[in-house]
Amino acid sequence: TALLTKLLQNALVVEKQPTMSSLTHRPCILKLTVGFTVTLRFLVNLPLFKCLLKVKPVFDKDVEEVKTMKGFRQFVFSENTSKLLDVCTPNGGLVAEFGHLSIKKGSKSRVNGSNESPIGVTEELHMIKFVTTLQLAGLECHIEASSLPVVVVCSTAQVPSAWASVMWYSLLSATQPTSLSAFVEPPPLPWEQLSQALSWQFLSAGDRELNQNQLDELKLKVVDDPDDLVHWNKFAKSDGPWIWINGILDLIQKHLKEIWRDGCVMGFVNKDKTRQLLQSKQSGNFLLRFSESNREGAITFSWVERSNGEVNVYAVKPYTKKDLSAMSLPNLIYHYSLRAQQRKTVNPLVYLYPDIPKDTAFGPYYTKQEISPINKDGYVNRQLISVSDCCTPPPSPPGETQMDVEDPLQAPLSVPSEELLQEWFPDVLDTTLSTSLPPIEQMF
Amino acid sequence: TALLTKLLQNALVVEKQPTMSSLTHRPCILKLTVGFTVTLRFLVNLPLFKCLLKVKPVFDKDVEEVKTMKGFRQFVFSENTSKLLDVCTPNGGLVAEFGHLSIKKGSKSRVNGSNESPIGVTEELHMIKFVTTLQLAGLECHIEASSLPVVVVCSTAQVPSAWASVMWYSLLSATQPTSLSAFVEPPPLPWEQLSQALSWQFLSAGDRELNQNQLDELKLKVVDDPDDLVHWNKFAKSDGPWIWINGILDLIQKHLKEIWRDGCVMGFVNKDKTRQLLQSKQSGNFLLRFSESNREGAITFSWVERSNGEVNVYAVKPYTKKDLSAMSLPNLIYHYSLRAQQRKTVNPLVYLYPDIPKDTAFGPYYTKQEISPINKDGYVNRQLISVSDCCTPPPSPPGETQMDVEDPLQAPLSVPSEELLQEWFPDVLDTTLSTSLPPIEQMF
DNA sequence: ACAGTTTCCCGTAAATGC
DNA sequence: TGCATTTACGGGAAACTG
Repeated sequence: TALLTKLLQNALVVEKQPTMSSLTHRPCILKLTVGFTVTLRFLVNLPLFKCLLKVKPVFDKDVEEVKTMKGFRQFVFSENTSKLLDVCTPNGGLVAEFGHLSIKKGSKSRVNGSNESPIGVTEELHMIKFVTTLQLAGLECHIEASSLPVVVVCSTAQVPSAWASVMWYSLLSATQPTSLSAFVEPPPLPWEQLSQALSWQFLSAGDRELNQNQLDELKLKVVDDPDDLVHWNKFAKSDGPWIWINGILDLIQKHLKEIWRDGCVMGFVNKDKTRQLLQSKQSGNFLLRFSESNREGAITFSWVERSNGEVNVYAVKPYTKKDLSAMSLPNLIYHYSLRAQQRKTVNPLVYLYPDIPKDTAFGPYYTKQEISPINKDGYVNRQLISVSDCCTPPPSPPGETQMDVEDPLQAPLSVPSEELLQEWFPDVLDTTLSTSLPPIEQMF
Repeated sequence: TALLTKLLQNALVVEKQPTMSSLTHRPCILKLTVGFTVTLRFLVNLPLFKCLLKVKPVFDKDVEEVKTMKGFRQFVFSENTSKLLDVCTPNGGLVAEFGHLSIKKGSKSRVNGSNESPIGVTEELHMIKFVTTLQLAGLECHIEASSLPVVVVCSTAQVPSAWASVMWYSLLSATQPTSLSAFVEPPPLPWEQLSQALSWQFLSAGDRELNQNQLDELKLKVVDDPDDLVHWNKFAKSDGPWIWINGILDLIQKHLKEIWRDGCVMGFVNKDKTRQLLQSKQSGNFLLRFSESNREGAITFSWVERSNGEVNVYAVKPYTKKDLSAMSLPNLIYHYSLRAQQRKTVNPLVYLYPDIPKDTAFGPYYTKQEISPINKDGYVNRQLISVSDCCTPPPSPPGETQMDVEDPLQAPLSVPSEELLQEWFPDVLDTTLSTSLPPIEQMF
């Protein structure tokens, strides 16, 4: 029966832990007072146990840090109704679903009074345990199951940082024993390992991982160490790359899901490489890249213009979440206009790099808008378009509107290697070569 | 001393009752669990009383309806700390400020169980009383002060309805005794009286009342009674005009404050009158009017175009709050473009009716944007503009894009009277005649 | 099924604490 | 004073409840 006891002790597992709104609160991040759900599965599937076990969730049970770490916050489950319990069979397994769980600040709130904590609140790792006692044949057996570590936040503004902690912890624990105090002295991670996880983030946010070129580019922003190690404080702190990456993930999830998924967004390309790539192509080639400076996530397009021997590469002021909530990027590209003299306009975006007609690449995403100039109510239809003023042709008129701005994209040119060109965007190329695309819809 | 007692009984008044966020929760509307502040003033300003009186707020004290009206909801102040008290002198008067008040559902929540109430929750009128006892020379004197009726809501979506109730009640009580059960059988209001109140709403939301033309137009939407009486149910229910008016008030407050204040928005003009007005003017005249169909508040511009003998009046699809949050209406007017063949564009908006050059009227509100085509970061600047496709010149090409849509604005023409023209917009006319306006800023 | 009503909760802004 | 953390609450949407 000692064996049985042991078996039973490992029989209860936390199946999953989606928060109620799993899109924004990614799993393992709990917001104070906001409801979440946990499902438990009892691995020993004997009908015998049905409705026999009372399971109780306990927050931070036996967690050392709660008692010893200065400033460690304390939480408890909100409702004593948290004694929801019993094991029943919906279909097949013995499971218990804890709905409407939520936590609040504990009575003491913080260990040892004030918060002279060695770590930030989003680095504090907590844990939920589910306990039950099985009485069987005069034998009393205590069974516990614990969740992966969770981070508790009080505002959605803390979610990005919290998410970094969860990710870092899980990577650490894959290769070494890692405690809930991991962030008191957080070990570094090899880029090889971190980059994998970052790529998964893009898979999760936008259904597509990062390709090798994107990873290489990202590495330049993240790795600052001869041994390719990434240090937590450099990575996740307010001026580190994570906040920037997270902004881009957000942008993808909310506004670029389709075109990211289908590989239309090169995204991580620096200005030099952008120029290299575009300069080798005919006028009108453009590509999409994320802003390198904007911390909240922004995307721009760069395009090349050739006229009488001159080659210029431009980039529009990046579009943020707010901009894109007024119009989608494909529509925006479709309608983008440069305005020259006499209010004559032209769209400089012709080919998605490399040489893919833009309507071939973006046609599937254009939003069908009202087609007729006047709609049924008698109102004149309208659409938003993004417009820039021409600066090159004609040669700048005198005056302050055409100052000696230093445009990084207009620095000295160089010829890109053919290999470099082939490396980029193989799949978009594939699309062009192998697929016959649906006809482009007439927009107006 | 009986006189003194009487005097003291009337000595306590509720000074004002701003909610903590008075912009959205207009006074007299309380949202459950959301904090608000009430200031009490003690009219008998004797230093004698300083810090001698304990004042206690009580919700719905002595309100009959709480006991008798089926479905009437019950509320209590959230914190027992609501015994905040004392009278002190900040400067001059004896006042007590109750900060951080908030209410929650009472224990019984609803009178007589279920909610078979004869009135909607936003028609339920409640009241806050402040009570204190003064012991003076062996004499015990009970003093009370009560607020104006308040409506309790649980969601901001109920605020517009609640506001209608508050307004209606206050108008009713100006001319007749009105109880908290007023909405069980709400008396009608004379248009004369209601219109006054509506005009004040516009004053409050946008610093400018309605003029006679606007009131006349509004009357057509609101009054449906030979005696010019307005009936509550027709006015305030979901398909009544109040919701529509409230949407417009919201639009003004959030997006049109300046131009409404300065009289640039004619606003309430029907399509026929719009056509009459514009047809008498030169090509390029336009005016701003609110959508008559959109319930959430929307604004459009109508303009006149003359070409070879033909006169056409058009109106763009109305702009909603969401549209205007992407760009302001003055900027939108400045940049609005009709796109003809060859991507050549023209702005059909030239004169704000009557014949005021648009930059004279709207120049002060244009947002100065980045002027140079390329800004300091090297990015090409851009702006959003609203664009429509030309439909008149040239004569419609064959095909479905130019169907026989029935445009109410293109119905048979008639000549407007000169008087009609003079009536409208006297102040804008004045402006043109009497003021030398600031120079128009160059936008790009 | 449905409408009136309430709850939920993100995301931003403001307040608070140290 | 500045930064880290928490609270407040509008607004949209889902959930409730008879």
